[in-house]
Amino acid sequence: MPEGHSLHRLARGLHRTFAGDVVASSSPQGRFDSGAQILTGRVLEEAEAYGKHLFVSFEGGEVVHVHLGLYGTMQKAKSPAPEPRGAVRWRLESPTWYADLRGPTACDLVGPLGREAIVARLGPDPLRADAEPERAKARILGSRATVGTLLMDQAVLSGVGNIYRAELLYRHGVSPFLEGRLLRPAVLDAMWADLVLLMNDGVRRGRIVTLDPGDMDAMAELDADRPAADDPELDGGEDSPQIRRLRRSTGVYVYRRQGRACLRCGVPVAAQDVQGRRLYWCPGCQRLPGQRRPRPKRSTT
DNA sequence: GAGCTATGTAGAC
DNA sequence: TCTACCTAGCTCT
Repeated sequence: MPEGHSLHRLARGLHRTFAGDVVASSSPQGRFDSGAQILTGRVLEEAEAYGKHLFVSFEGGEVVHVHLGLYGTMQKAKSPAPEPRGAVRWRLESPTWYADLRGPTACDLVGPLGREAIVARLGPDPLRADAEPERAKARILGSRATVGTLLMDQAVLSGVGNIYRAELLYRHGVSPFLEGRLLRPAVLDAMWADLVLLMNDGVRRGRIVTLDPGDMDAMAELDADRPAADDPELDGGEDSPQIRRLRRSTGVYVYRRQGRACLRCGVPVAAQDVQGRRLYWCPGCQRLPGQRRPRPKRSTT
């Protein structure tokens, strides 16, 4: 599930597990053979994320750049590693752990200069302590592009994907079709601060939850007709009322909720393809200046 | 079990 | 603008 929070969680896990260890590296699928072979026998020094990009550094200055794309995964487990299952692009092994990378958009040996070049293309990452939010804010407030487009532009802001975009705009009552230059600076400040909190929460949970705690009950009621999802994160714990509510809820306000009533105003959530990606928003809560409020969805009860 | 969809980007044309 | 990547969760049968 690769928005920025997934990559930061992955990087932290890899760093905790492998940093300081001599590793074996291979490409069972064959597509990363030349790069993977060079790394065998070296110490893995660091794994870090920048936006949706993962960088794994090794002694001797080698750096592997990974981008998971839409459905790439990297999973680790205790050694010994079994026979590779599926198309494993890159396998890392230490004496105690192994990790398999499958289906990435990118997995290349890039070196420190390559890493710098990739990072130079990216806007500030809300999950990094060294982020410079003013850079992103200046780009947004000076642009005629819509905020819906700007938030997804990794050169403006890195790590935000389709879910955080939809949810952030909803939480701040901003239409995705508003031009960046028309956004109030105070609203943008609040959006950045919120994004930092939401994405850090995503790293902690391993899952995106944007519902305020006070909205959990109401959303669970709205979703009473939905089947309870299996959520491994919630398994094994006590089945408290809060856990039951979370298990039933999607944890979000608008993402993939098209046609369902908005929690706050009752207007059906809308969806539209914009630049090849599905955009979700509430036409009631997220109106452009001067736009009329649409009718709420009629209750069926 | 089959089929559909998706949290994304790079590269070919 | 289209396609590759070729996973994994969800829905339908």
